[in-house]
Formats: sequence, C-alpha cells, structure tokens
Amino acid sequence: MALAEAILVCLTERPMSGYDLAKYFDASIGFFWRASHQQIYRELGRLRERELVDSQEISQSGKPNRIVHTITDKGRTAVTGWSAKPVRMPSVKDELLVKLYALETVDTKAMREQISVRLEQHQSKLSEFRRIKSRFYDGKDLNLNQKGKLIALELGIDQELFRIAGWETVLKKMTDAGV
Amino acid sequence: MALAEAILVCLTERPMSGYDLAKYFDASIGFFWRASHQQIYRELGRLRERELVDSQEISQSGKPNRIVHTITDKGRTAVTGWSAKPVRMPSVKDELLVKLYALETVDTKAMREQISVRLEQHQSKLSEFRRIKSRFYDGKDLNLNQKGKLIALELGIDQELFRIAGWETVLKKMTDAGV
DNA sequence: GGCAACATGTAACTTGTTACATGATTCC
DNA sequence: GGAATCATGTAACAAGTTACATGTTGCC
Repeated sequence: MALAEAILVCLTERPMSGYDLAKYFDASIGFFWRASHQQIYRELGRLRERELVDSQEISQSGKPNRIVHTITDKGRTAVTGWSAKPVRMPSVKDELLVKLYALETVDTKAMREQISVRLEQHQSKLSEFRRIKSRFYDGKDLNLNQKGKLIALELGIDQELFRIAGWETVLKKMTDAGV
Repeated sequence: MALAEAILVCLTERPMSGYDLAKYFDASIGFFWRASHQQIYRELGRLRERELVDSQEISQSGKPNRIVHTITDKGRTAVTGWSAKPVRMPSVKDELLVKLYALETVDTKAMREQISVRLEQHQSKLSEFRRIKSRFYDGKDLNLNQKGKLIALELGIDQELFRIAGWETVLKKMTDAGV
C-alpha cells in the first residue's frame, strides 16, 4: 500500500486537507502514483485510525469546514521504515499494446487514430513537465528535497520523449506492414 | 475490462485451458497486460456466462481433466468491437519513483540498492525479449499476425533499454547531489 | 440565474493480490 | 521418498473506479 506512504510524503511538505491532497497529487506526486480523491479520503481515514496523521477540523465562516491532516512522529517513522523496504516492478497494463499485439484481429484504422490520441496525450504531459521544470527548478539553488523532485521530473520528461518516439516508430512500422 | 479481451485475443490463436492461458500470458501478452492465474480463471467463468467462449471438459486418463476454452463467433465480434473503442492512458504506479520524489525523507543507501535491483530486473526482461525475437522472428517471413507481435516486442525491447539508461542516469544524478 | 470550482464524503461495484486447497505425474 | 511441475480452483481481502450526494462561493 504505497498510497498511504505517498500521502504521508506529501504531508511532510505541509499539513493538508483531503481536497488539497487530491490537487497536490494531480500536479506532482501523482505523475508517479496516481490516485483519485475517493481513494485519498478513504486512505486518510485509515491513516487517522493508525495514528500516522492527526486530523483537525477547522471551522470557516460561510465555507464548509476544512479537515486538515498533519503527519505525526509515528507517521514520519513509518515513511522511513517503508523507504528501506524493497519495491515491486511497476504494473504493466496498456490496452493499446494489447491491441498492437493483436494487430491482425483489430480495426487498424481505429488503431492508428488511437495512437494519434496517445501521442497528443504524451505531448501535453511533456509540455506540463517542462513548464514545471522551468518555473520551479531551472536556474535556482536547490536543496536535497528539491533535487529529488527534479530528478524524478527529468526522468518523467525523458519518458514522455521516449514514448512519443516509440509510438511514432510503431506508426511507421504499421505503414511498412501495410496497415 | 481489457483482461476479457486479452484472453479472447489469445484464444483466437488456439483453444486453451486456464492453465495454458496463464502460461501464455507469462510468456507473451502478459508483457503488455499482466494477469495472475486466479484472475484468468475468474474471467473465464464470466466469458463463459456471456457466451464469448465455449468451455469443454476433456477427460484425460490419469491426469486431472482439462477444461478447454474456445472463442465463439460472439467472442470474435466482441474483440472487433473492443478494438475500435478508445483506450485510456496506462496507469502510473511506481513506488520507486515515489521514493525518488521523496529523496530527502528516504533511506538513500537502501534506495540505491533498490535501483540496482530494478536495473537487474530490466536487464533480464531485455534478455528475454531479445531471446524471443531472435528465436521466433529474426530472418523469417512474417504474416500480419506475427508482424504485430514483433512490433510490440520491439517496443518492449526499446522500453527496457530506455529504462536501464534512465535509472543509471538517476544513480549518477544522486551521486552528484551527494547521496 | 446558471455554471464552474470549492470541499467533503458515501455506496456499489470491479479488479487485483495473497493465501489456501487438492491431487496427479515426473524427475532426482 | 521428496520436490517440482501440471492442473484446477475457492476465499478473503485490498485497491481502484464510477456514480451519487450535498452545500457554498464567485464569476459571467
């Protein structure tokens, strides 16, 4: 259950509400471990039960109340313990690759269209990563915390570049194969 | 639910038992959509209910009986229909990237060790892919079915090469950052 | 006045993982 | 005689997805 730890890692940055966490995931750590707001709320409940976070309701006049979650010392210890444990290989699940594998059986016109869509998605992720890099990291003096995030981000950028090249090659090879 | 379709795609090749399918997944389509034997058995039950496969028990003297699943015409239609539908972006879930993102908070010695393990895993996948390519595809005349599989396999090979280079770069950048 | 975004969650369902269970055959 | 492999599954649980529910504020 790395979702728990991903949340705790975010909370080492600053205390956050479930909504803040969902936004934070979308814009950063979620590039490496995606989670929906429902998952985050459920996991926060469990983290509270295990006393890894401390949750405080803050009343706001007018607006609905915010529940702000703060990582506890027990939570910090849990993160360090987790960090030393071995990781698994990331799960492999790409329907588009299954379709490619089944090339003879599929609708190849639709398939080319789907590859184009995929290419655009990688392109927009690439732009987003580059924007974040130039905005927050380029030409700045970075501490270790920031350096870690930058290294991860640069790996993300290279990955998007690779994937764009990869799917473009696939399109060429499909053409060569006559489909 | 692409597992259903991945199974149907395998069964277009030849009728198979659940056990055969689990083996087949491990050695081919599972490179792009991993599934455990439990998932496969469960899904086969559902496919039978939906009449997309026809399941026949074959008694074997001595050995336990095999249940052989054959794709039906309805099943073939389902695959074609599925193939034209848009796909999602593959899920992103890599604990090692989360740890990299949280570099300051983690045990960096253990982290370097985990990257080394990951590198070995990619190396062994690469060898496996290359072995399959040279054994089944190199220097042969291929039909469209085989060409699709080869294109997917070559994308897999490039991906492993990219990932090896990527994690090696991360190790270098960690050294530069002093961890 | 309506719609998007803020903010929080529950419920139902599907998928994926871990552990358990059974019994035969083949190889050492 | 014991371990590995063949072959088939069930049960319990964890994780992920989709849909629903509620009420506010701020903008056009």
